[in-house]
Amino acid sequence: MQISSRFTLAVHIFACIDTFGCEYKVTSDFLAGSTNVNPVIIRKILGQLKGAGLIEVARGTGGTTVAKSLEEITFLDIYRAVECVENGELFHFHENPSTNCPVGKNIHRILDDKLLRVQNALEKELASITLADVKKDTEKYLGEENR
Amino acid sequence: MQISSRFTLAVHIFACIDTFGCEYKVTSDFLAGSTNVNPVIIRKILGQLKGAGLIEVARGTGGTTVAKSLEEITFLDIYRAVECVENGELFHFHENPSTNCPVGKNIHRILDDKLLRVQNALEKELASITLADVKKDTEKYLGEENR
DNA sequence: ATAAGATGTAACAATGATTATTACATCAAC
DNA sequence: GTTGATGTAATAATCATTGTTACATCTTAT
Repeated sequence: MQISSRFTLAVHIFACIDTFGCEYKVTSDFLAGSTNVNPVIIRKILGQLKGAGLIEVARGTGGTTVAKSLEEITFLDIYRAVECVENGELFHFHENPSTNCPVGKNIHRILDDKLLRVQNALEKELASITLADVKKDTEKYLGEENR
Repeated sequence: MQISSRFTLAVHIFACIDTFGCEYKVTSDFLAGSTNVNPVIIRKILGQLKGAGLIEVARGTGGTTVAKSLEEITFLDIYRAVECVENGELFHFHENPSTNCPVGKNIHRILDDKLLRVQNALEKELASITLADVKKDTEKYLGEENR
């Protein structure tokens, strides 16, 4: 199973806030238009990002702003905020290996550290990418269009 | 979404073949017992592993054997064999970002290389672990039980 | 040859996560 | 108080996962 599109959606949302935040009020309807995703889905993701302290959402008046500097927000922060994997565990382990079988009884002890190594590698790379990187490339590609 | 339990099941299957293959005939029913998973599911995974050239399954007579040396089979081989992610892509990108929005129009160009970096980090770590590592720990933990 | 035991696979159902959608209560500012 | 927005509940559609039954097919042993 793939990682939920909530992740790419969240990054897309940040790119919009950064690009359009000065000029326009970035509402869930605006973001729904840019992403082509239902506004309620957007609001749910905004709620998760807000809960993680990454953005601020204005009640009543509307609009969204980034809560930290872009260098401080990593892909790992976003990944965790939007709950891409259950329980924080990347691998879904088969639930009830037999306790009667020597292998089944020990399979968790055999495998868990290896699965964790893989998960850590993923998370380490996620942590190495920040929204400042996204901003840089956004400006680069949007800039190219205006020539 | 988590990575399908087909992956941990497949590794469990290999551990069983290696541990019990000399003494018993390792059938899908045997593996179903050890994993506590339906034999048809097991047979489907066996088919995928066989298709990837990692195991051999005896028709008619029954039983499964490993097709290569354990050092040659990495977690990445298994991960790919059991099709944990669609299309080989770890991240599910939202399908139709707006082409009218400058950000929406460029979001793939902005993000794709970064997502690929993360995916590569995951796959590199998967490639660094082999079934020989699993065998070593299996023997270690099963050995401890007989004391 | 045929019976036994196994694999390969189709068909179908149950479950659960994802995503879309409607509806509405609530909030802040004019 | 009207307006435009957020927060959230409720419901449905879709899809992948996993379980299950059933059966054709294959190999070996009798």
